[in-house]
Amino acid sequence: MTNPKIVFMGTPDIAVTCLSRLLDAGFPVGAVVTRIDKPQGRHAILTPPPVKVFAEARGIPVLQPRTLRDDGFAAWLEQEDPDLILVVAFGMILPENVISYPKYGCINLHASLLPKYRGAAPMQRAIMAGESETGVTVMYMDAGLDTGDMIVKKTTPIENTDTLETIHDRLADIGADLLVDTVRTIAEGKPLPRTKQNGDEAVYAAKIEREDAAIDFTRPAVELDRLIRALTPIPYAFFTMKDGKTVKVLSARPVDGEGTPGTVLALSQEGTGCIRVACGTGALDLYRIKPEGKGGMTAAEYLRGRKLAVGEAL
RNA sequence: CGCGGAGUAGAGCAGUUUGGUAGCUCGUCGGGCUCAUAACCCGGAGGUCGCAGGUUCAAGUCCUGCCUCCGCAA
Repeated sequence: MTNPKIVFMGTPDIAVTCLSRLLDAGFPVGAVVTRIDKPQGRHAILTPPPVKVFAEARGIPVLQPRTLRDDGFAAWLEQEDPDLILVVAFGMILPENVISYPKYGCINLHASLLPKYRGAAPMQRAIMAGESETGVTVMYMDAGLDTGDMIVKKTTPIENTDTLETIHDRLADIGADLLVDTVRTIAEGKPLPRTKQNGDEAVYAAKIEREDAAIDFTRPAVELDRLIRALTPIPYAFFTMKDGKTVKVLSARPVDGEGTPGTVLALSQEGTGCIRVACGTGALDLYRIKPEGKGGMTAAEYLRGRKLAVGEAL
């Protein structure tokens, strides 16, 4: 068994999980490529991507190219001379010369069951759509966006209590294992399966924009519940009160109920408390919310400071 | 220096405009009512009003600086 020379490309936490497990499995990574530090947060503080922080802590060289389409990167690639490039949530398009460079190709881990949910927000879109299951796909990269031939997939159910957070963590976990298995197969000199994607079944998972996160109470409660879970804990779904302030919904559940959408049907201050809001179909019980400018709080806490009345419109 | 909101009892808030005895709801403690209670009634404890200076007879409130939390934008 010969370990291939690996270059790892990735950016957020899920890439850290994969990189970490790869190292734990005994596969050395010669270099890590990630995106440049970008201004983050309220004061636009330059923040390094999680993968960079992790890789540096492990003593792995990190490259943060501004572009992959110049002679500089091509020269770096030849110098590094990888046999295999692993890509996990990298965030940059790989040009043709990079994809075709490594002997074992460029292998990508994608957080959906391809060909469904190609693109930037596969987990969020799968939860929002009410899918009963999702999963991860390990695939060979080609010139298209998540269109390459598939090597292996693994599914996991989406329960009606799952959020982006739980799905993300689960997919990171099984995805990392799947990726390590794939590398191990290569190291053992065994062939990998290769299945073409059926383009007719493709679904594109567009990036989440702010308006995607807005709660429209005229929609059915079950859809809003999915929306809320798909965007928890980042960036959270929100609605706008009459006074123009926004309120993020941290925890809610769809229930039966009928009334003018957006009005309060019932209030409770027992336990965590509850604000029941009428939707287009059914109602939504809000348990934890985060008013603009405030920290997260339970419905009971909110009601202590801000009196709401049954029948009141938000 | 990107724009903006906020810090007051264990929790959530009002009070700041116009400086003058620290308030509300919940919780908590004690008592009462009740077959009973998370309900109701009475009473109590709990606060250096984010920190530091300044103005003033007097600062939660006005002025200056700082810290922390949050929303938007990137």
